[in-house]
Amino acid sequence: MTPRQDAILQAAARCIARQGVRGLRVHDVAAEADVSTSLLYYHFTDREGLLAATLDHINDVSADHRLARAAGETALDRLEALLLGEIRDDDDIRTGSIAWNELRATAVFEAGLREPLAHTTATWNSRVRAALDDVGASGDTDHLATILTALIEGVSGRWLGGELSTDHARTLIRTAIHHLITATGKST
Amino acid sequence: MTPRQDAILQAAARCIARQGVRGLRVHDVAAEADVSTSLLYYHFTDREGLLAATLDHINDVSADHRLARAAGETALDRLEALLLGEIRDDDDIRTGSIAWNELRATAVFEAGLREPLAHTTATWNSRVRAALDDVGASGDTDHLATILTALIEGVSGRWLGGELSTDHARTLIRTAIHHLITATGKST
DNA sequence: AGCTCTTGACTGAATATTCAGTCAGGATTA
DNA sequence: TAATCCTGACTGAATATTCAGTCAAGAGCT
Repeated sequence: MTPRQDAILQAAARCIARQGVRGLRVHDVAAEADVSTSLLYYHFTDREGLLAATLDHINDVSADHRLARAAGETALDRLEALLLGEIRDDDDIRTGSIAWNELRATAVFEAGLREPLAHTTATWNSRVRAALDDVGASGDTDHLATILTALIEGVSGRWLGGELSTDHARTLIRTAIHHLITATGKST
Repeated sequence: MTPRQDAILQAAARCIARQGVRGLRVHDVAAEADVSTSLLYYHFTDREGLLAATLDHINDVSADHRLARAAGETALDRLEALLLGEIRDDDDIRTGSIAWNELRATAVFEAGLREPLAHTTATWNSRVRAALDDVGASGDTDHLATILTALIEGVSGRWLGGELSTDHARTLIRTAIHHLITATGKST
């Protein structure tokens, strides 16, 4: 992986965050990375190859990012930080969120993307699950973790589309957390 | 709305379910509807017009669909039916779900889609909110409704990508419902 | 050191492909 | 027959892809 290759992948990720997977133009990526179009073909064979490499890259970055941040006084603080970290007024976070959102949406149509995506999701889930165990959540924390991460993605979709403000989105997540870590009577 | 126009919109919806909004090719739609490409231009002016009409159509169908199904003995049954109706082993449901998912993902990049999308979402939300009130949910049912509908979308993304089975997805939704309609101590 | 030989990284220009959109006119119906 | 509905053949612009060739750096030889 030469520095140029890396620059290209980062440029491609930025382009995806700006135009989406389907709106990705190899010329734009080349311009963004300040290299010739041909170089992309030299390194990644064709548009599809570039796309695959970029999506892998996005996947990796998302995974790193989620595993990194975990600071907080109490266990609950850490759980909240872990989940709310995805939804913030910060260009990098937003860009990453858009890219992840695209990845998820694209996977519906391209089976090839599913495996790495599922893997990253599983890692994220287990991280959340551990945090849930830490706060002493009752119930099946495996299920709860999946619910929370899926909720993040659902809320993100609306946040990114401008349907929810950052504050509102974060409040929803917090509310959900508080409800979910509480035991349920389940008296139907 | 001539029969042909209707056929075109349905064909377009099928194409979207297969390739996504951004993968929609007017030629494909024409072929799927078994009419000439030109006819699409005759009726819908251009690709964008076709898209707008199709998305309206999908939007309408989704709305109808959500509002229709509400049967159930108890209030809780009705709430569950309202939410679980989106995730079922049924080709039509799945197709509609994919289209809706695409709509949501595309709106991140195309501001024009946001308004009708937000409107349909709001209608759905208030419907869910009413159902929550019926079951006597405690807390801010407005927030809870938004959380639940966002959760459906998040879970749908994974269900459509094959990451969750239909059963698993439905179980998660049910679990979330039971937790959310229960009062929270929120003793932090 | 100085001299080839080789290879990987890279480019600009040319070519191939894809796709939305047009148009002249043929069918069908009121 | 006049309006509406519809089609096949076509075009131009945007894009992906190819290719012949440059350049810098390292390996091996004398």
